Amino acid sequence: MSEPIPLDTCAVRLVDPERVAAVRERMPGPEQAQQLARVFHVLAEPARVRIVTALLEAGELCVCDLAATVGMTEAQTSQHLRVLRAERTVRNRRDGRMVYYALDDGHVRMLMDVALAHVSHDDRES
Amino acid sequence: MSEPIPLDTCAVRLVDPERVAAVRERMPGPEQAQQLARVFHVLAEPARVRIVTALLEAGELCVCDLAATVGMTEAQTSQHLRVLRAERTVRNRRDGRMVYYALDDGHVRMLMDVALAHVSHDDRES
DNA sequence: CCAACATCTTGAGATCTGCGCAGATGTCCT
DNA sequence: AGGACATCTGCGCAGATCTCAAGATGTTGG
Repeated sequence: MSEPIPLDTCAVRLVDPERVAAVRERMPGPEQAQQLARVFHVLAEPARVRIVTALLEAGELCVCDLAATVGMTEAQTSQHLRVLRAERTVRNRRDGRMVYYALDDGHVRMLMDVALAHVSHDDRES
Repeated sequence: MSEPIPLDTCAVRLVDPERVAAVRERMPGPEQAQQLARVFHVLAEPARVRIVTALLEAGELCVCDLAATVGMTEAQTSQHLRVLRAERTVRNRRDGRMVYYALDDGHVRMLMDVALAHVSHDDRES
């Protein structure tokens, strides 16, 4: 404890201390990094990816249809939707006793597209 | 295996079975969802986000400079670099006893930009 | 060859998260 | 109001993984 990470003091040997300081200035701070990590963390689960991709196709679905689409129990789906809602990824609309979910953020589609392009590269060195 | 998720049998009531079937057809399958989740999982840690953003700024850094930049121990940095390398996110170049790391994929910058735009929105209705 | 250095790996401990089940909440139909 | 239905939440367990510390690996210089 005490001083886990001194910001200015560098006890270890550095090859290029100037560049380290410069990059440190320009890169996002710890708080912003944590926000970014949280965004990705929401999509870091296959179950939630399937929910999101299903909503990308369907536009809007109730929980029971969504559960059937992704092949999970409704309770499980609901729990993942809670996580997605916490990050403003989906929004919910109540109609009677049903609750319809849809994507709330246009960025999600871009994230999925970029990630899909990444995995579609598929340059596995055989 | 056995049969965790029956694809055709739907024991629960569905509101719109046709749409469920249609969305099921067009959405990515379980394997692709897992690949997508793995991509996001790599970036779902603040430590790795900081490593990646540091490399976005610096272009290339050795492990000790990288550790100093993100404020972690070298062992910890090395371990996260291993995860990043497993997903083809970074590449390493050995020069003597130093190992220099750089981003290997152009998609990462797009992912970071989109995620940054998402968190910068910050339209929390207070 | 041996010592010093940069990096990598391994193991134990702690934390987090998803899954499955049961019960709670809220809404509609009669 | 009472019952049925759709959805949500709480708890316990299993699995993954982050952190920390120490040793192992590989490379350079004398």
